Amino acid sequence: MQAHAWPGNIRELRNVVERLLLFAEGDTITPETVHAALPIQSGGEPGAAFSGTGTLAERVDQVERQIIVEEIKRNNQNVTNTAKALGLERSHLYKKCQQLGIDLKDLRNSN
Amino acid sequence: MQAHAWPGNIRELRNVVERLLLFAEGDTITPETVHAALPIQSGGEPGAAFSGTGTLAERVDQVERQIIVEEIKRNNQNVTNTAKALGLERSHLYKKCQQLGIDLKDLRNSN
DNA sequence: ATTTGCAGCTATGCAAGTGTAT
DNA sequence: AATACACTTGCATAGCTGCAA
Repeated sequence: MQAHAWPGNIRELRNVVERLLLFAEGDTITPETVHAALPIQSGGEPGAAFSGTGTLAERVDQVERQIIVEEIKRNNQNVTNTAKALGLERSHLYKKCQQLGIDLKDLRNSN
Repeated sequence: MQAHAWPGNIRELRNVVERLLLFAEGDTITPETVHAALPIQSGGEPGAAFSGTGTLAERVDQVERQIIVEEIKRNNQNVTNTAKALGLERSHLYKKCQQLGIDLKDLRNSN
């Protein structure tokens, strides 16, 4: 699982682990079991429509992700200004990016 | 302030209190000061699009509010099922409604 | 000189879970 | 069976500081 690029946050990780327990039929968890429990690994930007599915936390996280990415772009990848614009601590913005799977380097390269 | 129907949550309350300190010119805070620091007291549902303004927390709260209200309606005001659909504890859904200013009675009357 | 990326700390807000009266 | 809420507890979160690059 550590080899898997983790796109989500703690709550989604918890969901995966819980699914892991359901998928696991014996008392051993193989890499295949892990793979089966992982979410759509399509990755990429989920676009705008965050339909009516998933838990509240998942949906809210999606929106939060979009807002942050949008604001980072609006601020020309300047994290310091983005944090001010969003009204949170810079250090905390970094943590949120990690939790939500926002890669600042990717954002710079893709622009 | 206790007389004012509080539409927001703790973070927004904090914002108001901070504005309170800015508005207050002397060392006393009058009811008028409070009134000046309160946000748009138009109340009612803020509608959908209020995109790029406010802190991250405020924007996320708005979205969360909409998702919850939407889901409550989809579940015919059944709180128990709504909580299941959103993947959280029923008791917690009640708390979120209070925090976000969602009035379950209003939702029943307006449908 | 400013921004970056992150580590470490503390306080408290949040979510789960339980209980209870209606 | 659903509602509305009070209460407790563990954990995650947000703010803050510091620091090396």
